[in-house]
Amino acid sequence: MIPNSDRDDSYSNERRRHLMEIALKRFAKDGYHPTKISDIVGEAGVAQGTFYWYFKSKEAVALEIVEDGRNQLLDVIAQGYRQDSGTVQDMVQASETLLCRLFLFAEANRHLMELLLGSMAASDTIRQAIGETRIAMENAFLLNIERAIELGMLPATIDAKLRSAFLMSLIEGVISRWLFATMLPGNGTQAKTAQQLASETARFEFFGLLGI
Amino acid sequence: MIPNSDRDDSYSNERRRHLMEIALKRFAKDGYHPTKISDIVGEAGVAQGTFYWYFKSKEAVALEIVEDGRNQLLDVIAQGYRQDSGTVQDMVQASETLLCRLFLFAEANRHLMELLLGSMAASDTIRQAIGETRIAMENAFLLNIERAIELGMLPATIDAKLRSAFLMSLIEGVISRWLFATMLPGNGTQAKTAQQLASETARFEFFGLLGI
Amino acid sequence: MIPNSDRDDSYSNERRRHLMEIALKRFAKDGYHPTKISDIVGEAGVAQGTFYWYFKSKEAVALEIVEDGRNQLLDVIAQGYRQDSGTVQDMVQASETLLCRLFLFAEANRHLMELLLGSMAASDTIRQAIGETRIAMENAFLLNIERAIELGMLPATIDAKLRSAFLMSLIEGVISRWLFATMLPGNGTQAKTAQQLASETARFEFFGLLGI
Amino acid sequence: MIPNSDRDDSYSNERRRHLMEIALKRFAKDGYHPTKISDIVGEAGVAQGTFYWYFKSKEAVALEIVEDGRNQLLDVIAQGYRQDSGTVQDMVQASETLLCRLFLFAEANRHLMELLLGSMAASDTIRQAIGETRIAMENAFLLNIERAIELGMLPATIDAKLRSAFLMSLIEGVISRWLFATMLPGNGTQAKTAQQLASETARFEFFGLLGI
DNA sequence: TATGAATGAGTATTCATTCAT
DNA sequence: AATGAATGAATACTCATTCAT
Repeated sequence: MIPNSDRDDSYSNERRRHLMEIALKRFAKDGYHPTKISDIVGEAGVAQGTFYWYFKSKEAVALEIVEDGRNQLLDVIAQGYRQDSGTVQDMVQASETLLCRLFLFAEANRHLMELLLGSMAASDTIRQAIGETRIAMENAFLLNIERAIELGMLPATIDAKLRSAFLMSLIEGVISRWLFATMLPGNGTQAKTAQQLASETARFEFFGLLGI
Repeated sequence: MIPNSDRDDSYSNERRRHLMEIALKRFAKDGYHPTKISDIVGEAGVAQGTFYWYFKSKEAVALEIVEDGRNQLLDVIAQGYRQDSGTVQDMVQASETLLCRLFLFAEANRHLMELLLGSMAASDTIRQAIGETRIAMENAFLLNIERAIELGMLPATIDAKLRSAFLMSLIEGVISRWLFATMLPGNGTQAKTAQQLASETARFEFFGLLGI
Repeated sequence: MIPNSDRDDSYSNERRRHLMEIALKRFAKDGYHPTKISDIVGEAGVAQGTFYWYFKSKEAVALEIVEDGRNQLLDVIAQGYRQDSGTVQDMVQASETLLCRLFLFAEANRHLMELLLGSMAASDTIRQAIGETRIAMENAFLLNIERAIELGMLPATIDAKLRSAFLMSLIEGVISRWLFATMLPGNGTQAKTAQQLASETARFEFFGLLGI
Repeated sequence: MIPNSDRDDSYSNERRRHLMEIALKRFAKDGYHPTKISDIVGEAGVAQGTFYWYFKSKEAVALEIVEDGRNQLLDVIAQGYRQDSGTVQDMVQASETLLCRLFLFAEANRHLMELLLGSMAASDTIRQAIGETRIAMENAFLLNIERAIELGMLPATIDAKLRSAFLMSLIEGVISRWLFATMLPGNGTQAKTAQQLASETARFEFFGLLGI
């Protein structure tokens, strides 16, 4: 009963992936509860029962989507900083590079980011999975900051944890405003490129409003 | 026949307010859809029908809650900045004061903030009302920044709109992390007072990571 | 507590009658079930509870309305025929007179007739009360026909009961078409006067399609 | 995958038809509003949700029932009269035949007739659908009468529209009395056969009370 | 693998009726 | 007599999930 040919398998995987994509889009756009299984299978052009061949339940897809997303995101961040001392200018440049990579990923995965940043009011399990993803990101930034302090590139007087929270707040806010226009139309991020945003955000990150 | 005013009136209003409070709490904690009218009236100790004596529908309470909240929030911000030039130190101090007022309000209105910042996936109407509230806040900050630029207190080279987006992001992120531990446990804001947070946030706002 | 002055009493009766009139109108127009007590009191400009001071229940008003109507209708018919032999012409004339009186009454009591002829799907009790009213009418006609046969004015070969059923069918149909245009618009009764209708109906009654 | 047609298809259709039949019966007996979906599915022995697999809503079944009924009824009438002149006797005979067919249909479709003639107080949409059905019937009779006048078989002096209204009234009344004993028990139609009723009704139709 | 018919628990809302004042 | 707040049973409809083919 278990298919063993490549053909069947990849066909199967395709369908699975297709359903997940649609589910992701709907969850992001309409929210978890308002999205009906019938919407998903309707858009996919398959029967209701088919959904349950690929996924255990509605919650299960949501969970899988979030966990997939987490891995992708952490991959993007994992390539980060890796700066070995250097000038302040180098540090700002490194941060800008990371932010740019992050923004590009977000741009290419709008729905995923909408899901992760919009904290859709689903079940506790899902909420938790989303929370963990954000914590993981924040931790990545925390490590970077701590390393920078060790290297003497950032003043030792600052609270690294709090600063990483500031950073994540900044990033989450910028991405939300940039990509989900419906949420906050007419804000200052809309027409920018990922590179521009990264540059400005990095500048603010290091120098604040008064910065150069 | 007409109630001698304060007595009857306040009794009726009390019930209404009570139901709204409970609804707010549940919406914030569990989300809009998962919250059942039966939960609300159950906690309030009244009959199902009573809810509908006071409110047209579930959506109607949610909307009223959000709109009430918007007014309160904007009141808090409206008392803002009012700086008439002065030194940089004065400006930072003014910002710190505003942030502190905002954080204190958030602390006293956790559920409301959770509702407003958590973008619960409710109906479009509600989503929009929440969005408008956040836009209104961001605009208030934008005006402050523009004024500061006019007064020569902030460099004219910066993009005011973008900076107000940075600011709101910062504030939203900080409040979320500070008050909704469930969302992001163990972050750098948790054990602080409103005053401490305001001070650190203002410092970051103006000087960035490298700041004094 | 029981009022004893005429003033109060008549005031009270007026309100009662007012509520009944409104209820009759709504029952006739919208049906029993779709009519809400709140509609009735709303139109009357009194509080919800007031309705229950005057009537035991929704069904009770409906019942009272129907029974009131029955008495009025039977009064109209009771003055009927009273023909003491005479020519065929006399008999037709007498029938025409009765029909005219009936149609005039119906015209002045549209809502009541709509209620009685439309067999609104209410409770069994109400349905029965309406049925009894129609039976009472049909019996009145039966008596007339039987008397006419006894007097030799109608052929003894006919089935009196069946003929009274024909008669009532005719009358009910004519009144419905004449007064409740919404039900069957554009029929042949619409622009006629009670007198014209009575004349034509009587002619058909006695002579059929082939009649003079 | 596609059902080899007749089997599966008819199974599905059977259930649908079964639910419709039950709904028709209950609507006719108890009225539209008093009939609960739970009554229908209860009698059918299926789950509540099953009803909604086959029908969009309660109103939708009612509408479909009425429209189905209209088509059947008009089919019965459509085979009507088709008299090509002939004697008066022929004309009476033709009418009798049509009436007999109509009465037989009514006898075999009591519930449908009860629904159509009892103007159940449902939604406006349904009321209208029922009204249209009755208008369509009346129009069919109108055409017959007009043709008869053209052929010189009926006096040109009579008002054809009014006469078709008389006819429909007669027919509606007779059917109601004959089949819905609960409505008007003990009337003159009860123990007759369709043929007898048709014969007597046709006689009255053409000759009136005084007729042969 | 895939279908789609069937399920039934769950939910917002309505409305006749009651009752303290 | 009159009010209007409060009740709670009742009901149409939804939707995630199951299951026989």
